[in-house]
Amino acid sequence: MRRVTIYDTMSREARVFAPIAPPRVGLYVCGLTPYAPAHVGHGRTFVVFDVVVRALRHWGYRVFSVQNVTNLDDKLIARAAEEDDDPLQLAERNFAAFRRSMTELGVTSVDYYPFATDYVPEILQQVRMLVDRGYAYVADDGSVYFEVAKFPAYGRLSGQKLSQLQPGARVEVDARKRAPEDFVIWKAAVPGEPSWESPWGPGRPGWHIEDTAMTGRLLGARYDLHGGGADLIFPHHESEIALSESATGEAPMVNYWIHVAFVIFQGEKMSKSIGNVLDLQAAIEGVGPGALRFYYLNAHYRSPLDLVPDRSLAEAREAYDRLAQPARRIEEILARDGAERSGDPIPAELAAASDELIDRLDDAMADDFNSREAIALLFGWTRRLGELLEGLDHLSGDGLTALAEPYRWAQEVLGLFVERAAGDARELERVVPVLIAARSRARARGDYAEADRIREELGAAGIRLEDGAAGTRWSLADPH
RNA sequence: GCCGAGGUGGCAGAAUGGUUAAUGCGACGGACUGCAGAUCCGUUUCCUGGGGGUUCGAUUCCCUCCCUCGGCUCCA
Repeated sequence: MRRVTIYDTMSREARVFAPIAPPRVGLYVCGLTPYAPAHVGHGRTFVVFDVVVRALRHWGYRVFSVQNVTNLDDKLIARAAEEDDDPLQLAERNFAAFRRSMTELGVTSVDYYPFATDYVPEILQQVRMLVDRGYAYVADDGSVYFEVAKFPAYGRLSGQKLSQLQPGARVEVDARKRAPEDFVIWKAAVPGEPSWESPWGPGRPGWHIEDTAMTGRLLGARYDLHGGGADLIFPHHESEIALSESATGEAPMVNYWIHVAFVIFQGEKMSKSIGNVLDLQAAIEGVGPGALRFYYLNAHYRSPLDLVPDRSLAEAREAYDRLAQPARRIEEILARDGAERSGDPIPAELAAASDELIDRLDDAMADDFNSREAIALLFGWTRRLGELLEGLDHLSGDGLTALAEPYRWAQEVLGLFVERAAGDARELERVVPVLIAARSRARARGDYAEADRIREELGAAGIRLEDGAAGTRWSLADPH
């Protein structure tokens, strides 16, 4: 199996990936709290993990990928109250929209999206365990808190020293706590809000324990990979470690921590609470899912990605279209004639170069998922094929397939060029050439008014014509 | 204050103890075209925050300073 290195936030270095029970790999990604529609920043994180899973599977690992949904929390309750709505239904709706966006973006690798409220028994069991073992205490109102002082390793993931934290820096200190760093794992019910019965009275789960209850159930006390946005390192992931390792007595909970850097927008992290957000679905519709996905993968996942308004996404679209150009033309021919079509062979050195390139692409990805490096290599291939482009029609099916291999690799591992497989142009393939032929006759006799009329009317119908040396080619005007 | 990640050309963004520091966008020039667009080709040799140090050689390693972003119990 290919040697893969992964940067681990805990050890702060890239380490060779060694799963607990290869070829199986367990991955848990902290997903969305769907109190509002997802934005472009969220999209980055989930596309990155999609590629992580695709790459590992490509190399033969059998990955079980879980991405949780915090479908009940303070913000959901507050937002639902504003809109006179039910928090669980609000979460359901926003999550459904999120799933549609993910599907469009080609995020297909997640095996299971567990909802927090479906794991209340597991959560209660873990709370009870923590209370019994003396790691957690019950406050007067029936809330249960984890006592951070009982877990000396607290702060290791983030490098924080408890003595240096500033209690109340952003969130007010809760008077029910014994120490400001303690955090709630079971919240006493407020009348009118969703709640469940518990040994400490009605209540609902705290944030951090949802994840540890789910991972304990789905992935076990110890598993391979855990990821999320970089803003989750502290306190969320720090607290997960404390809860899980205290409750199970097993450590480390996770062998590799993967954190994705932010999308920077208008000089700050894109964030719902700041309000500088670009709606995810709007971006998908505006620039196309393939181009957006390209934009995300065009930087290393650990580097902040600076989104320049009205520029970055348009630039990604240009670059993506150019990168995909040979792939589109090759696949068009293969789709039309089949891989068995006869024609000229490609030069032997080009076939060898295709194989070698794929090896280098795998190397780039195996180096801490360096998708930017892989894309640079793919551009080299596109440029190399540029001169061949007009003569593609003379090549054999075998030759064309060899030329397509690096793009097919990108389709599988990076999830790019997926729109190619859409194939909703079947009927058009019979009709459009007839119209093009009519236009060509008009051009041949110098009737440009008629030629332009046909081009314009097809354009209005979403079909773009381009005249070139090899004749007129057509495409869907917005081939996202 | 403390912790973390960063500062690379007009912009985005990789990499590396050593020949010209990727790749893309943009810009400019050319080919193609009835026009347009798209596409292709070429050019874009003065870009590694400041100051020290180690070294034959530093953008890379070390120290220090400055700046930006993020976290310090809402967060992808």
